[in-house]
Amino acid sequence: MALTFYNTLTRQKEVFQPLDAAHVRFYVCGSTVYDLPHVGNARPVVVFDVLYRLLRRLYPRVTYVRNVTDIDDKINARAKENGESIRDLTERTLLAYQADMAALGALTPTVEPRATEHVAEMIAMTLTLIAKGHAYLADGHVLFSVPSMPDYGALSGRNRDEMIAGARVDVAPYKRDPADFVLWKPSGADIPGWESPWGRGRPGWHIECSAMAEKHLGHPFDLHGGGLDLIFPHHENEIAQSVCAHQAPFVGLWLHNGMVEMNDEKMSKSLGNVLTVREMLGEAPGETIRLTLLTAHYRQPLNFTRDSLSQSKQVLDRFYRALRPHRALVVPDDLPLPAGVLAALEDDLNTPQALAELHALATDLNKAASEGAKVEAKAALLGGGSLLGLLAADPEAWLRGGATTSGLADGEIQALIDARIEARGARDFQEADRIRDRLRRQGIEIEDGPKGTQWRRVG
RNA sequence: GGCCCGGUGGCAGAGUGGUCAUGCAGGGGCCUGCAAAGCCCUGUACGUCGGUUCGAUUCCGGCCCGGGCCUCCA
Repeated sequence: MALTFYNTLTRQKEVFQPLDAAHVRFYVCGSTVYDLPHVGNARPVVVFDVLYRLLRRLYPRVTYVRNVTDIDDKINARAKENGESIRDLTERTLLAYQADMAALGALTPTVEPRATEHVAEMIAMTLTLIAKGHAYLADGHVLFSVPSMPDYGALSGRNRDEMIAGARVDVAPYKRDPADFVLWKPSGADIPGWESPWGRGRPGWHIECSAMAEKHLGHPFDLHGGGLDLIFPHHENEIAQSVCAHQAPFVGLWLHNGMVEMNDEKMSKSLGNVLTVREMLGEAPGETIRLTLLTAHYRQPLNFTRDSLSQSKQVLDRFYRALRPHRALVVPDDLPLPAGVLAALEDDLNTPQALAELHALATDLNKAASEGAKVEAKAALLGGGSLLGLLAADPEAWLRGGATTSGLADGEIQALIDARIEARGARDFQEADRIRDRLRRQGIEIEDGPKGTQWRRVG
Protein backbone atom coordinates (compact mmCIF):
# COMPACT_ATOMS: atom_id res chain seq x y z
CA MET A 1 0.00 0.00 0.00
CA ALA A 2 1.19 3.48 -0.81
CA LEU A 3 2.00 5.91 1.98
CA THR A 4 -0.93 8.30 2.20
CA PHE A 5 -1.62 11.40 4.28
CA TYR A 6 -4.50 13.76 4.77
CA ASN A 7 -3.20 17.12 3.57
CA THR A 8 -4.61 20.15 5.36
CA LEU A 9 -3.76 22.20 2.31
CA THR A 10 -6.00 20.24 -0.05
CA ARG A 11 -8.33 18.73 2.57
CA GLN A 12 -8.01 15.28 1.13
CA LYS A 13 -5.85 12.21 1.34
CA GLU A 14 -2.88 12.14 -0.99
CA VAL A 15 -0.17 9.66 -1.85
CA PHE A 16 3.14 10.83 -0.39
CA GLN A 17 5.71 11.76 -3.02
CA PRO A 18 8.97 12.94 -1.48
CA LEU A 19 10.89 15.60 -3.37
CA ASP A 20 13.95 13.38 -3.00
CA ALA A 21 13.26 9.71 -2.28
CA ALA A 22 16.81 9.39 -0.97
CA HIS A 23 16.26 12.00 1.72
CA VAL A 24 12.92 12.90 3.29
CA ARG A 25 12.80 16.18 5.19
CA PHE A 26 10.13 17.40 7.59
CA TYR A 27 9.53 20.07 10.20
CA VAL A 28 7.32 20.09 13.26
CA CYS A 29 6.53 23.07 15.46
CA GLY A 30 7.93 22.33 18.89
CA SER A 31 7.52 24.09 22.17
CA THR A 32 7.83 27.54 23.67
CA VAL A 33 9.99 26.91 26.69
CA TYR A 34 8.51 28.91 29.54
CA ASP A 35 6.67 26.20 31.47
CA LEU A 36 6.50 22.43 31.86
CA PRO A 37 4.91 20.76 28.85
CA HIS A 38 1.36 19.47 29.34
CA VAL A 39 -0.26 16.45 27.77
CA GLY A 40 -1.59 18.55 24.91
CA ASN A 41 1.93 19.64 24.06
CA ALA A 42 2.96 16.00 24.05
CA ARG A 43 0.47 14.83 21.44
CA PRO A 44 2.21 16.25 18.36
CA VAL A 45 5.52 15.03 19.74
CA VAL A 46 4.25 11.46 20.04
CA VAL A 47 2.24 11.52 16.82
CA PHE A 48 5.07 12.88 14.72
CA ASP A 49 7.47 10.53 16.45
CA VAL A 50 5.43 7.70 14.97
CA LEU A 51 5.67 9.44 11.61
CA TYR A 52 9.44 9.71 12.05
CA ARG A 53 9.74 6.01 12.94
CA LEU A 54 7.64 5.07 9.92
CA LEU A 55 9.57 7.26 7.48
CA ARG A 56 12.89 5.93 8.75
CA ARG A 57 11.76 2.43 7.87
CA LEU A 58 10.57 3.46 4.43
CA TYR A 59 13.32 5.82 3.27
CA PRO A 60 17.10 5.65 3.50
CA ARG A 61 17.53 9.05 5.11
CA VAL A 62 15.14 11.25 7.06
CA THR A 63 15.80 14.67 8.57
CA TYR A 64 13.35 15.65 11.26
CA VAL A 65 13.53 19.21 12.58
CA ARG A 66 11.60 20.27 15.67
CA ASN A 67 12.22 23.79 16.81
CA VAL A 68 12.58 25.29 20.26
CA THR A 69 11.05 28.70 20.71
CA ASP A 70 13.18 30.50 23.26
CA ILE A 71 12.34 34.04 22.23
CA ASP A 72 8.82 34.95 23.24
CA ASP A 73 7.03 37.58 25.23
CA LYS A 74 5.55 34.94 27.51
CA ILE A 75 9.07 33.84 28.35
CA ASN A 76 10.00 37.42 29.13
CA ALA A 77 7.00 37.82 31.38
CA ARG A 78 7.56 34.52 33.17
CA ALA A 79 11.25 35.20 33.80
CA LYS A 80 10.39 38.56 35.31
CA GLU A 81 7.70 36.94 37.44
CA ASN A 82 10.12 34.27 38.66
CA GLY A 83 12.92 36.74 39.16
CA GLU A 84 15.28 34.61 37.10
CA SER A 85 17.17 35.25 33.91
CA ILE A 86 15.61 34.38 30.61
CA ARG A 87 18.46 32.05 29.84
CA ASP A 88 17.98 30.19 33.13
CA LEU A 89 14.26 29.84 32.52
CA THR A 90 14.53 28.60 28.96
CA GLU A 91 17.44 26.29 29.74
CA ARG A 92 15.68 24.71 32.68
CA THR A 93 12.41 24.35 30.81
CA LEU A 94 14.06 22.91 27.72
CA LEU A 95 15.81 20.25 29.78
CA ALA A 96 12.51 19.33 31.40
CA TYR A 97 10.81 19.23 28.02
CA GLN A 98 13.45 16.95 26.55
CA ALA A 99 13.38 14.66 29.57
CA ASP A 100 9.60 14.42 29.53
CA MET A 101 9.41 13.71 25.81
CA ALA A 102 12.09 11.05 26.15
CA ALA A 103 10.02 9.49 28.94
CA LEU A 104 7.19 9.24 26.43
CA GLY A 105 9.43 7.24 24.15
CA ALA A 106 9.93 10.02 21.61
CA LEU A 107 13.13 9.79 19.64
CA THR A 108 15.33 12.87 19.52
CA PRO A 109 14.74 14.77 16.27
CA THR A 110 17.64 15.15 13.89
CA VAL A 111 17.89 18.84 14.75
CA GLU A 112 16.30 20.89 17.53
CA PRO A 113 17.13 24.42 16.46
CA ARG A 114 16.70 27.29 18.90
CA ALA A 115 15.37 30.67 17.92
CA THR A 116 18.09 32.50 19.83
CA GLU A 117 20.69 30.85 17.63
CA HIS A 118 18.99 31.90 14.39
CA VAL A 119 18.32 35.59 14.81
CA ALA A 120 20.78 36.42 12.02
CA GLU A 121 18.85 34.18 9.62
CA MET A 122 15.59 35.82 10.65
CA ILE A 123 17.01 39.28 10.04
CA ALA A 124 18.29 38.15 6.66
CA MET A 125 14.91 36.78 5.66
CA THR A 126 13.20 39.96 6.84
CA LEU A 127 15.58 42.02 4.71
CA THR A 128 14.77 39.82 1.72
CA LEU A 129 11.07 40.32 2.27
CA ILE A 130 11.51 44.09 2.43
CA ALA A 131 13.65 44.04 -0.71
CA LYS A 132 11.03 42.07 -2.58
CA GLY A 133 8.26 44.41 -1.57
CA HIS A 134 6.51 42.03 0.83
CA ALA A 135 7.38 43.88 4.01
CA TYR A 136 7.65 47.46 5.22
CA LEU A 137 8.95 49.47 8.11
CA ALA A 138 6.42 51.30 10.25
CA ASP A 139 6.79 52.86 13.66
CA GLY A 140 9.92 50.84 14.45
CA HIS A 141 8.27 47.57 13.42
CA VAL A 142 8.80 45.54 10.29
CA LEU A 143 5.49 44.22 9.04
CA PHE A 144 4.62 41.62 6.48
CA SER A 145 2.25 42.99 3.87
CA VAL A 146 -0.51 40.44 3.50
CA PRO A 147 -2.05 42.09 0.39
CA SER A 148 1.30 41.61 -1.34
CA MET A 149 0.61 37.89 -1.44
CA PRO A 150 -2.42 36.99 -3.55
CA ASP A 151 -2.63 33.37 -2.31
CA TYR A 152 -2.64 34.29 1.36
CA GLY A 153 -5.12 32.17 3.32
CA ALA A 154 -4.86 28.98 1.26
CA LEU A 155 -4.03 26.74 4.20
CA SER A 156 -6.71 27.90 6.60
CA GLY A 157 -9.24 28.28 3.80
CA ARG A 158 -10.21 31.82 4.54
CA ASN A 159 -9.82 34.98 2.59
CA ARG A 160 -8.62 38.27 3.90
CA ASP A 161 -12.03 39.86 4.01
CA GLU A 162 -13.41 37.06 6.12
CA MET A 163 -10.55 37.41 8.51
CA ILE A 164 -11.05 41.10 8.88
CA ALA A 165 -14.78 40.66 9.30
CA GLY A 166 -14.22 38.15 12.07
CA ALA A 167 -11.37 40.00 13.73
CA ARG A 168 -11.79 40.27 17.46
CA VAL A 169 -8.72 42.31 18.07
CA ASP A 170 -7.92 45.96 17.72
CA VAL A 171 -5.70 46.65 14.78
CA ALA A 172 -2.40 48.33 15.56
CA PRO A 173 -2.51 51.82 14.03
CA TYR A 174 0.80 51.44 12.20
CA LYS A 175 -0.45 48.51 10.09
CA ARG A 176 -1.18 49.36 6.48
CA ASP A 177 -3.61 46.47 6.34
CA PRO A 178 -5.43 44.93 9.30
CA ALA A 179 -4.15 41.47 8.35
CA ASP A 180 -0.47 42.46 8.30
CA PHE A 181 1.69 40.80 10.92
CA VAL A 182 4.96 41.54 12.68
CA LEU A 183 8.32 40.28 11.44
CA TRP A 184 10.41 42.41 13.76
CA LYS A 185 9.53 44.60 16.71
CA PRO A 186 11.52 47.00 18.85
CA SER A 187 12.67 45.97 22.34
CA GLY A 188 12.80 48.29 25.30
CA ALA A 189 15.83 48.21 27.56
CA ASP A 190 14.26 45.72 29.96
CA ILE A 191 13.44 43.18 27.23
CA PRO A 192 15.85 40.95 25.29
CA GLY A 193 16.88 42.46 22.00
CA TRP A 194 19.26 41.98 19.13
CA GLU A 195 20.91 44.62 17.00
CA SER A 196 19.30 44.89 13.60
CA PRO A 197 19.08 47.33 10.69
CA TRP A 198 15.93 48.64 12.41
CA GLY A 199 17.55 49.13 15.81
CA ARG A 200 17.55 46.90 18.85
CA GLY A 201 14.63 44.53 18.72
CA ARG A 202 13.34 40.98 18.55
CA PRO A 203 11.68 38.84 15.92
CA GLY A 204 7.95 38.20 15.61
CA TRP A 205 6.75 34.70 16.30
CA HIS A 206 6.27 33.31 12.81
CA ILE A 207 9.58 34.25 11.23
CA GLU A 208 11.60 31.83 13.35
CA CYS A 209 10.02 28.75 11.79
CA SER A 210 10.51 30.05 8.26
CA ALA A 211 14.16 30.86 8.94
CA MET A 212 15.04 27.69 10.83
CA ALA A 213 13.22 25.41 8.41
CA GLU A 214 15.09 26.95 5.52
CA LYS A 215 18.43 26.66 7.25
CA HIS A 216 18.07 23.03 8.25
CA LEU A 217 15.86 21.63 5.51
CA GLY A 218 16.31 23.89 2.52
CA HIS A 219 13.47 25.23 0.43
CA PRO A 220 11.18 23.56 -0.39
CA PHE A 221 10.95 20.45 1.79
CA ASP A 222 8.48 17.58 2.08
CA LEU A 223 6.19 17.88 5.02
CA HIS A 224 5.27 20.22 7.85
CA GLY A 225 3.42 19.25 11.01
CA GLY A 226 1.92 20.81 14.11
CA GLY A 227 -1.22 21.25 16.14
CA LEU A 228 -4.51 22.15 14.54
CA ASP A 229 -4.52 25.39 16.48
CA LEU A 230 -1.44 26.56 14.62
CA ILE A 231 -3.05 26.52 11.18
CA PHE A 232 -4.06 30.10 11.60
CA PRO A 233 -2.30 32.37 11.93
CA HIS A 234 1.06 30.68 12.56
CA HIS A 235 1.34 28.32 9.64
CA GLU A 236 -0.46 30.65 7.29
CA ASN A 237 2.07 33.34 8.07
CA GLU A 238 4.97 30.95 7.90
CA ILE A 239 3.90 30.01 4.39
CA ALA A 240 3.54 33.65 3.43
CA GLN A 241 7.06 34.50 4.62
CA SER A 242 8.76 31.52 3.05
CA VAL A 243 6.93 31.63 -0.24
CA CYS A 244 7.46 35.36 -0.69
CA ALA A 245 11.11 35.26 0.37
CA HIS A 246 11.84 32.56 -2.18
CA GLN A 247 9.24 33.37 -4.81
CA ALA A 248 8.74 29.62 -4.84
CA PRO A 249 6.42 27.04 -3.25
CA PHE A 250 7.24 26.11 0.34
CA VAL A 251 5.75 22.83 1.57
CA GLY A 252 3.15 20.80 -0.29
CA LEU A 253 2.02 18.60 2.57
CA TRP A 254 0.72 19.84 5.92
CA LEU A 255 -0.30 17.53 8.76
CA HIS A 256 -2.17 18.75 11.82
CA ASN A 257 -2.99 16.88 14.99
CA GLY A 258 -6.26 17.36 16.86
CA MET A 259 -6.43 18.77 20.34
CA VAL A 260 -6.18 16.93 23.62
CA GLU A 261 -9.28 17.67 25.65
CA MET A 262 -10.39 17.45 29.22
CA ASN A 263 -14.12 17.16 29.76
CA ASP A 264 -14.58 17.71 26.03
CA GLU A 265 -12.78 21.01 26.12
CA LYS A 266 -9.37 21.84 24.73
CA MET A 267 -6.54 21.42 27.21
CA SER A 268 -4.74 24.73 27.32
CA LYS A 269 -2.94 26.91 29.73
CA SER A 270 -5.22 29.83 29.11
CA LEU A 271 -8.21 27.72 30.15
CA GLY A 272 -6.25 26.42 33.11
CA ASN A 273 -7.26 22.80 32.53
CA VAL A 274 -3.85 21.32 31.96
CA LEU A 275 -2.22 18.18 33.23
CA THR A 276 1.53 18.33 32.88
CA VAL A 277 3.39 15.36 31.49
CA ARG A 278 5.48 15.38 34.65
CA GLU A 279 2.38 15.10 36.81
CA MET A 280 1.13 12.17 34.75
CA LEU A 281 4.51 10.45 34.85
CA GLY A 282 4.02 10.31 38.59
CA GLU A 283 0.84 8.31 38.06
CA ALA A 284 1.61 6.11 35.08
CA PRO A 285 4.57 4.87 33.08
CA GLY A 286 5.52 7.04 30.11
CA GLU A 287 4.64 4.22 27.77
CA THR A 288 1.09 4.20 29.12
CA ILE A 289 0.75 7.92 28.44
CA ARG A 290 2.21 7.41 24.99
CA LEU A 291 -0.25 4.66 24.16
CA THR A 292 -3.14 6.80 25.41
CA LEU A 293 -2.11 9.51 22.96
CA LEU A 294 -2.15 6.95 20.15
CA THR A 295 -5.52 5.36 20.90
CA ALA A 296 -7.38 7.94 18.83
CA HIS A 297 -6.53 8.85 15.26
CA TYR A 298 -4.20 11.86 15.30
CA ARG A 299 -6.66 14.19 13.58
CA GLN A 300 -9.46 13.48 16.06
CA PRO A 301 -9.86 15.20 19.37
CA LEU A 302 -8.62 13.09 22.26
CA ASN A 303 -10.36 13.26 25.60
CA PHE A 304 -7.68 12.61 28.18
CA THR A 305 -8.83 11.04 31.43
CA ARG A 306 -7.43 8.89 34.19
CA ASP A 307 -9.78 6.22 32.97
CA SER A 308 -8.28 6.27 29.48
CA LEU A 309 -4.88 6.01 31.11
CA SER A 310 -5.83 2.86 33.01
CA GLN A 311 -7.36 1.39 29.85
CA SER A 312 -4.03 1.90 28.14
CA LYS A 313 -2.22 0.29 31.03
CA GLN A 314 -4.45 -2.77 30.65
CA VAL A 315 -3.67 -2.95 26.95
CA LEU A 316 0.06 -2.82 27.57
CA ASP A 317 -0.28 -5.45 30.29
CA ARG A 318 -1.92 -7.73 27.75
CA PHE A 319 0.92 -7.25 25.27
CA TYR A 320 3.61 -7.74 27.88
CA ARG A 321 1.85 -10.82 29.24
CA ALA A 322 1.99 -12.30 25.78
CA LEU A 323 5.70 -11.55 25.59
CA ARG A 324 6.64 -12.63 29.10
CA PRO A 325 6.85 -16.40 28.62
CA HIS A 326 9.11 -15.99 25.60
CA ARG A 327 11.96 -14.00 27.02
CA ALA A 328 14.48 -16.65 26.01
CA LEU A 329 13.43 -16.68 22.38
CA VAL A 330 15.95 -14.82 20.28
CA VAL A 331 14.54 -12.51 17.64
CA PRO A 332 16.54 -10.66 15.01
CA ASP A 333 17.81 -7.16 15.80
CA ASP A 334 16.32 -6.03 12.56
CA LEU A 335 12.71 -6.64 13.51
CA PRO A 336 10.20 -7.41 10.79
CA LEU A 337 7.49 -4.92 9.88
CA PRO A 338 4.17 -6.74 10.19
CA ALA A 339 2.11 -6.04 7.07
CA GLY A 340 -1.03 -5.12 8.97
CA VAL A 341 0.63 -2.59 11.22
CA LEU A 342 2.54 -1.11 8.32
CA ALA A 343 -0.58 -0.84 6.17
CA ALA A 344 -2.46 0.87 9.00
CA LEU A 345 0.23 3.47 9.54
CA GLU A 346 0.72 4.02 5.84
CA ASP A 347 -2.95 4.95 5.70
CA ASP A 348 -2.65 8.41 7.24
CA LEU A 349 -1.08 7.14 10.47
CA ASN A 350 -4.09 5.11 11.54
CA THR A 351 -2.76 4.22 14.98
CA PRO A 352 -6.05 2.78 16.30
CA GLN A 353 -6.02 0.32 13.41
CA ALA A 354 -2.33 -0.38 14.03
CA LEU A 355 -3.14 -1.15 17.67
CA ALA A 356 -5.89 -3.52 16.57
CA GLU A 357 -3.25 -5.28 14.45
CA LEU A 358 -0.99 -5.44 17.48
CA HIS A 359 -3.78 -7.15 19.39
CA ALA A 360 -4.07 -9.73 16.63
CA LEU A 361 -0.31 -10.28 16.79
CA ALA A 362 -0.49 -10.73 20.55
CA THR A 363 -3.20 -13.34 20.07
CA ASP A 364 -1.01 -15.06 17.49
CA LEU A 365 1.80 -15.17 20.01
CA ASN A 366 -0.46 -16.54 22.71
CA LYS A 367 -1.61 -19.29 20.38
CA ALA A 368 1.73 -20.12 18.80
CA ALA A 369 2.48 -23.80 19.36
CA SER A 370 5.81 -24.51 17.73
CA GLU A 371 9.09 -22.91 18.60
CA GLY A 372 9.35 -21.44 15.12
CA ALA A 373 5.87 -19.95 15.27
CA LYS A 374 6.65 -18.43 18.64
CA VAL A 375 9.81 -16.75 17.40
CA GLU A 376 7.99 -15.43 14.39
CA ALA A 377 5.05 -14.13 16.43
CA LYS A 378 7.26 -12.53 19.04
CA ALA A 379 9.32 -10.77 16.40
CA ALA A 380 6.17 -9.54 14.67
CA LEU A 381 4.68 -8.15 17.87
CA LEU A 382 7.92 -6.42 18.82
CA GLY A 383 8.38 -5.17 15.28
CA GLY A 384 4.91 -3.69 15.17
CA GLY A 385 5.46 -2.24 18.62
CA SER A 386 8.72 -0.60 17.61
CA LEU A 387 7.01 1.19 14.75
CA LEU A 388 4.68 2.73 17.32
CA GLY A 389 7.46 3.24 19.85
CA LEU A 390 5.95 0.64 22.18
CA LEU A 391 6.85 -2.66 23.86
CA ALA A 392 10.56 -2.00 24.28
CA ALA A 393 10.49 -2.64 28.03
CA ASP A 394 11.42 -5.91 29.70
CA PRO A 395 8.10 -7.75 30.17
CA GLU A 396 8.98 -9.09 33.59
CA ALA A 397 10.02 -5.66 34.83
CA TRP A 398 6.89 -4.10 33.34
CA LEU A 399 4.52 -6.58 34.94
CA ARG A 400 6.20 -6.56 38.31
CA GLY A 401 6.51 -2.82 38.48
CA GLY A 402 2.80 -1.92 38.36
CA ALA A 403 1.39 1.49 38.92
CA THR A 404 0.81 1.19 42.63
CA THR A 405 3.58 0.64 45.11
CA SER A 406 2.73 -2.50 46.97
CA GLY A 407 3.77 -2.74 50.56
CA LEU A 408 5.52 -5.99 49.72
CA ALA A 409 9.05 -6.15 48.39
CA ASP A 410 9.87 -8.59 45.62
CA GLY A 411 11.69 -10.86 48.09
CA GLU A 412 8.72 -11.01 50.43
CA ILE A 413 6.44 -11.82 47.54
CA GLN A 414 8.70 -14.62 46.43
CA ALA A 415 8.85 -16.00 49.96
CA LEU A 416 5.06 -16.13 50.12
CA ILE A 417 4.88 -17.75 46.73
CA ASP A 418 7.42 -20.36 47.82
CA ALA A 419 5.35 -21.07 50.90
CA ARG A 420 2.29 -21.43 48.74
CA ILE A 421 4.04 -23.80 46.37
CA GLU A 422 4.96 -25.92 49.36
CA ALA A 423 1.39 -25.91 50.59
CA ARG A 424 0.12 -26.84 47.17
CA GLY A 425 2.66 -29.64 47.00
CA ALA A 426 1.19 -30.97 50.21
CA ARG A 427 -2.26 -30.47 48.70
CA ASP A 428 -3.07 -28.02 51.49
CA PHE A 429 -5.20 -25.86 49.23
CA GLN A 430 -6.75 -23.97 52.08
CA GLU A 431 -3.34 -22.62 53.08
CA ALA A 432 -2.41 -22.01 49.44
CA ASP A 433 -5.58 -19.98 48.86
CA ARG A 434 -5.01 -18.06 52.06
CA ILE A 435 -1.60 -16.97 50.81
CA ARG A 436 -2.98 -16.08 47.42
CA ASP A 437 -5.70 -13.94 48.98
CA ARG A 438 -3.16 -12.18 51.09
CA LEU A 439 -1.06 -11.36 48.03
CA ARG A 440 -4.11 -10.21 46.14
CA ARG A 441 -4.97 -7.79 48.88
CA GLN A 442 -1.51 -6.34 48.40
CA GLY A 443 -2.10 -5.86 44.70
CA ILE A 444 -0.23 -8.96 43.63
CA GLU A 445 -1.90 -11.31 41.19
CA ILE A 446 -0.38 -14.74 40.75
CA GLU A 447 -0.64 -17.17 37.91
CA ASP A 448 0.15 -20.86 38.10
CA GLY A 449 1.49 -22.14 34.84
CA PRO A 450 3.40 -25.08 33.44
CA LYS A 451 6.65 -23.25 34.15
CA GLY A 452 5.77 -22.51 37.76
CA THR A 453 4.10 -19.58 39.44
CA GLN A 454 4.43 -16.05 38.12
CA TRP A 455 3.23 -12.83 39.62
CA ARG A 456 2.46 -9.27 38.61
CA ARG A 457 1.40 -6.08 40.24
CA VAL A 458 -2.05 -4.88 39.30
CA GLY A 459 -3.37 -1.42 39.78
C1' G B 1 -21.07 36.49 13.14
C1' G B 2 -17.33 33.99 9.49
C1' C B 3 -14.39 29.51 8.39
C1' C B 4 -13.56 24.31 9.63
C1' C B 5 -14.31 19.45 12.07
C1' G B 6 -17.15 15.79 14.43
C1' G B 7 -21.73 12.98 16.51
C1' U B 8 -20.59 4.67 16.05
C1' G B 9 -22.89 -0.71 20.81
C1' G B 10 -22.09 0.11 28.67
C1' C B 11 -17.01 2.71 27.84
C1' A B 12 -12.78 3.84 24.55
C1' G B 13 -12.33 3.90 19.31
C1' A B 14 -11.44 2.38 13.77
C1' G B 15 -14.06 1.63 9.40
C1' U B 16 -17.40 0.47 5.36
C1' G B 17 -22.83 1.45 0.04
C1' G B 18 -25.09 -4.99 0.95
C1' U B 19 -20.91 -11.19 5.73
C1' C B 20 -15.97 -9.14 10.82
C1' A B 21 -13.22 -3.64 13.51
C1' U B 22 -10.28 -3.92 17.90
C1' G B 23 -9.74 -3.47 23.27
C1' C B 24 -12.10 -3.05 28.07
C1' A B 25 -16.64 -4.27 30.68
C1' G B 26 -20.82 -8.14 30.60
C1' G B 27 -22.58 -13.49 29.45
C1' G B 28 -21.27 -18.80 28.19
C1' G B 29 -17.54 -22.61 27.53
C1' C B 30 -12.39 -25.02 27.59
C1' C B 31 -8.21 -25.14 30.82
C1' U B 32 -7.18 -25.07 36.41
C1' G B 33 -7.41 -28.42 42.98
C1' C B 34 -9.84 -23.51 42.87
C1' A B 35 -8.12 -19.14 40.64
C1' A B 36 -5.37 -15.94 37.39
C1' A B 37 -3.79 -15.73 32.56
C1' G B 38 -4.75 -17.75 27.89
C1' C B 39 -7.98 -19.79 24.05
C1' C B 40 -13.08 -20.32 21.81
C1' C B 41 -18.14 -18.48 21.47
C1' U B 42 -21.34 -14.27 22.54
C1' G B 43 -23.80 -7.68 21.16
C1' U B 44 -31.27 -5.83 17.01
C1' A B 45 -24.08 0.40 17.38
C1' C B 46 -23.82 3.97 13.85
C1' G B 47 -27.59 12.12 16.43
C1' U B 48 -32.23 13.43 13.70
C1' C B 49 -35.49 14.28 9.43
C1' G B 50 -35.65 13.84 4.32
C1' G B 51 -33.29 12.54 -0.61
C1' U B 52 -30.35 9.32 -4.11
C1' U B 53 -30.16 3.77 -4.45
C1' C B 54 -32.58 -2.73 -5.42
C1' G B 55 -30.09 -1.57 -0.68
C1' A B 56 -27.14 3.89 3.56
C1' U B 57 -24.26 3.93 9.59
C1' U B 58 -21.38 4.81 4.98
C1' C B 59 -23.24 9.45 -0.57
C1' C B 60 -26.34 14.37 -0.76
C1' G B 61 -29.37 18.21 1.81
C1' G B 62 -31.94 20.35 6.12
C1' C B 63 -32.14 20.30 11.40
C1' C B 64 -30.29 19.36 16.46
C1' C B 65 -25.96 18.79 19.55
C1' G B 66 -20.63 19.12 20.58
C1' G B 67 -15.73 20.91 19.48
C1' G B 68 -11.74 23.93 17.07
C1' C B 69 -9.87 28.51 14.69
C1' C B 70 -10.81 33.77 13.83
C1' U B 71 -6.00 36.69 20.08
C1' C B 72 -1.10 33.61 22.77
C1' C B 73 -1.82 28.37 21.99
C1' A B 74 0.42 21.68 20.37
